[in-house]
Amino acid sequence: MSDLLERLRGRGWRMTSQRRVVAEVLDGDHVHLTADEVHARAARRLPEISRATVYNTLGELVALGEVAEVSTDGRAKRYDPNAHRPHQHLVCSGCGAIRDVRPTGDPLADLPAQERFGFTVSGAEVTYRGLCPSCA
Amino acid sequence: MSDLLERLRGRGWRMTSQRRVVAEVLDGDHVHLTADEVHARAARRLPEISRATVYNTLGELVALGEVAEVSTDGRAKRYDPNAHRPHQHLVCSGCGAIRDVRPTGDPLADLPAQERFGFTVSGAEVTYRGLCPSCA
DNA sequence: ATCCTACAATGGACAGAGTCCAAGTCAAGA
DNA sequence: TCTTGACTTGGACTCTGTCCATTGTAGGAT
Ligand SMILES: [Mn+2]
Ligand SMILES: [Mn+2]
Ligand SMILES: [Zn+2]
Ligand SMILES: [Zn+2]
Repeated sequence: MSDLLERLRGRGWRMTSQRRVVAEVLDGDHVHLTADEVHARAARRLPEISRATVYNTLGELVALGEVAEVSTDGRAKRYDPNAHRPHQHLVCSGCGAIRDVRPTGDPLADLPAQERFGFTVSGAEVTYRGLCPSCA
Repeated sequence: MSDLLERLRGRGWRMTSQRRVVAEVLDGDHVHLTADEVHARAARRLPEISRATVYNTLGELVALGEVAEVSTDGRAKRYDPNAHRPHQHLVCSGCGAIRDVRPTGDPLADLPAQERFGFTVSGAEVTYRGLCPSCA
């Protein structure tokens, strides 16, 4: 993820230890942490980091398109570092586990013009629901 | 919507003025009100109705399958009386307007087995994003 | 028509998620 | 090294939703 840090520096980001640990925490596949989970993990490396800074940094990463916001339930938003390859989510109704999935085909193709009500439709998010192997 | 009230009475629901106005407020097509919007409209007819009762009643209607919960943003949940005919949602990124849409095809068909990670997949919610005619 | 009581409504305290702000700190260019 | 505007901080605040002890009432029983 140091390529991410490089890109951000290039965009004029002032590099701070707080931003570094937040970016480090948000690394890996199938990572979908809440802001408070990010804060807890960041605080293991940098105990005095504040909640406000985590929220600020996540918001900036989202605005820059480096991280995607995901809300699969009515609870806290989750932050997804896998923002460059578009994908959808498969959520376990039992335990809440989230996997990245790549459906075939384009969901937009399934929305005919007369179902668009004059909207300019630009994207679609799909949440698949089911039970994971442990919960089934 | 008096058919709804009939159905509920048949299920042993005790009929109160509060439940009646909540059910009345939740009538129509493309209706996706937040709990507080439901409360505000219900209070126009029954000024002393409490927020807690609105939340209780909405929760019961959802449990009975008469109303669907929809969360299209990270904000308040919305309550959708159109729960009997399955449908998806088209949301304006500008003003938040929500329309019911019926895409062709089954989204589940687009999720191949090797993308299911052993989950038992039972459903899919699709949120289409775009700009409505006024916002475009 | 009245009584009874289990179920429902109420309002206020509480909790979770997120935003805002004034004051203090510091990264990095001069 | 100095300077300064960007960044961080903690706490207050908002919004959404839940919980609970108390009070009220729908509807069956008499
Ligand atoms: Mn993801
Ligand atoms: Mn709907
Ligand atoms: Zn599970
Ligand atoms: Zn609009």
